[in-house]
Amino acid sequence: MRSGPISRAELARATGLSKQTASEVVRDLEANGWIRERGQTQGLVGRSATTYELDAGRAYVLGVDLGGTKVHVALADLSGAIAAEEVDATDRRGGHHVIEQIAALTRSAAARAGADPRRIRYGAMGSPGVFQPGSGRIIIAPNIPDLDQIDVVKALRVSLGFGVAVENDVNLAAVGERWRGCCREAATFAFVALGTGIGMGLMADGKLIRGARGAAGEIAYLPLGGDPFDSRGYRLGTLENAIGSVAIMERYRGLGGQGAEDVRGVFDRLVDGDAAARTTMDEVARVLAQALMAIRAILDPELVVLGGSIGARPELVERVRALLNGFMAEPLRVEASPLGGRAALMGAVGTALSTLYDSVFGMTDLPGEQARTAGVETAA
Amino acid sequence: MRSGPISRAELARATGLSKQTASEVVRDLEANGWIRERGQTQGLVGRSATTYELDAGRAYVLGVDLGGTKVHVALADLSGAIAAEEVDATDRRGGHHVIEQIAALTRSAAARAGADPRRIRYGAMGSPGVFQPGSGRIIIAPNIPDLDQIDVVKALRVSLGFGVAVENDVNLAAVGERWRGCCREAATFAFVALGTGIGMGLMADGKLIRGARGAAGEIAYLPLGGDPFDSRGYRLGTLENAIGSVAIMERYRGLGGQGAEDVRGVFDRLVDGDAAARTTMDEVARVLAQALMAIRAILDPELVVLGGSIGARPELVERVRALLNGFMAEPLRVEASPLGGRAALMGAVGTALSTLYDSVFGMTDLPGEQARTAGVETAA
DNA sequence: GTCCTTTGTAAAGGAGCCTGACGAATGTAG
DNA sequence: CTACATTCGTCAGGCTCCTTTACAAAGGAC
Repeated sequence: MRSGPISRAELARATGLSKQTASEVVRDLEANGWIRERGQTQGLVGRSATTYELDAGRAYVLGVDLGGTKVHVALADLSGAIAAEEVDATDRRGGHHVIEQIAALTRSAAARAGADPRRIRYGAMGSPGVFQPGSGRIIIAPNIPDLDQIDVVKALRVSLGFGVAVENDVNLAAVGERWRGCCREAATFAFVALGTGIGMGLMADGKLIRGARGAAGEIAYLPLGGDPFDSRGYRLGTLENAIGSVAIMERYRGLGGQGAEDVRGVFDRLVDGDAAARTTMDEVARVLAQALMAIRAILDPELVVLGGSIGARPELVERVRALLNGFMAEPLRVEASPLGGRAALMGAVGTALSTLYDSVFGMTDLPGEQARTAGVETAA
Repeated sequence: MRSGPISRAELARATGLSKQTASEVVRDLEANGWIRERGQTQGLVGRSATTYELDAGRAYVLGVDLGGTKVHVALADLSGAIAAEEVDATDRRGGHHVIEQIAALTRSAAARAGADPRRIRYGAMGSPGVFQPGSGRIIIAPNIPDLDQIDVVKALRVSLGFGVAVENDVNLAAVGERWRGCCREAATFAFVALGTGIGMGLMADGKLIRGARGAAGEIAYLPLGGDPFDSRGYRLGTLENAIGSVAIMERYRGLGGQGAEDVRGVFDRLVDGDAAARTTMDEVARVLAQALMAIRAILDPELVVLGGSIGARPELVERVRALLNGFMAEPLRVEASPLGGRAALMGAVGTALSTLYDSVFGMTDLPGEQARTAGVETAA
């Protein structure tokens, strides 16, 4: 969908509705304040047309990315432009304290954007762990105490005053990449996050795949990179045991590597030409490439986006690409996440905006490109 | 959707339409001959109702399962009951000869069912290989010469006089299992076919997953059971090289096994207590279990159905179940395909019927259970 | 026999869309 | 500068699909 000034007649042509109906729609939207007159067309043959534009400040949506260490909040206006962002360290007391923290950050973002908080209509929140739509709880959410004890959806609705959809953060990252990342043209793709943990968000034919119990994309459990029948290893996941951040450090130290405190450090040593770092990354890439081969064999995605603090590193992406290109007849397209750590946040905003659009315009398409430029510098 | 006699008022309640509208729908359908009066309700309080039933013989649909060695054709009436089936060895001349063969089998099935061939409204055909919707061609279709040279959809339409949807046979098998097999309650599941080749049909949230290029479910390429970076092995697929029928025989012979001509023979020897046969199947099950673990990690299906001449064997299913139950906290449900070799055929019939229902009733649900009893004994 | 329930039809109307006609406003050709 | 072609937006009317309300007909329950 394109945005920007549009006339009644143009709208009719774009939507396929009759001129008459389009005109009624415009009248209606204007009466409700969703759009307003912008100007006139000029220079073309025929009568000049009155153009309309979205009243971007008429409504806002909230996106939340709740992590074990940080809470990230973004407010976007009706046009999809980010009006304000806030970050904070996640409240360690967990549970309701985190809910209250999100509410406070939202108020602060609204103030910074100069937006009436009552104009925020919908929200979406990404969180690690598996979300149970039935109970509204997030189960297996690590690092945040008591979050699995409360109905998060209900609590957020009470604290914020509007509905908030909850979704796995990696799934939202996939949504984000499709909205404003590198998957705008792709209907079927996978977002593989490699950071502290390993996860994947899947989109097939433009829809998120959640699986029967909401555990689709839990590729930590892929039987690759180790003995899948080792029941101790299975608890964390065979793949995670092989290329999770802990495993990477073990590999590095096992190869005699020194001078790196964490995975970021290993990447730093890689630049210095450290042999252990190189071998470590070669090994990790080799296992990761196998994971992508498995994803491809099962799902046939148009591309796979690598994200997360480790996955998005070009040193790793290059290695994986080289391995896959080496012998596949039609190599799998692999990209580093352009949105990086903001993918889930963008996905949350996009999801909330999509809900808003659906309720206002009766459509689900999101506005594209143009909205992307403004307002991001407001970010905390 | 239930079928069987239904009154106007009942229809209104079932569909949520108003009594008035339901009445109009009934009037319309009766005028067009799709339904007819059946009788009256009795014994209940209130005025007795006139009931209606489908005129099952008003229209038929065709299902085709085209394999490298056999062509299977089934005719079903409007109620979904199989009216006639035909089988034949696939015409080895391939191409248009196969199309003509399908047309001949269809005529013969119609004659056997006592149905006017002009009443066949839609068809669906399953075939190995990847179907390209754009060109109507089936590419990489093994064992049938020249089939990738012709527009199969067009040719079938000309020969048969009605439209035929073409789909990968394993995908249709998944549809079949959902319609009349063991996945009627499952919205997200996988059908894994293990026979001459290896393939998988995927359903997520009740919809087939085809992938970006129609190659979803090509699990022959799963990087399991061998070195995935061996480019020779990759051509056929790493997994297929490990547990395809050829690989199974190699394993058996490599273990000193004797007296089995084919995989069926190995299963026979298993019953006799042959140690090589047992080890072979243990190994195959071990690799297959890993494949299911990968499928589970990526898709989180409600269950996995094992089909194909090898996959549906209880000796194998039991072994796989035992391996998965051994250490998984929440074991994956694994079932042997109850439809067996007829899964794809049933899926084809179901798909065609679904199209017919859509066009007649403006709905996509298929009739359930009750239709299953009648007419199958007419099968060839 | 009366009452209550249920079926099915009739009448009227609304929501959402469309078509066709037409006046108003504009650029362009002569 | 004028006549014309083009485009915008509205008006009037109508179609389709569905709903609500009212009511007559047909049955069981007491």
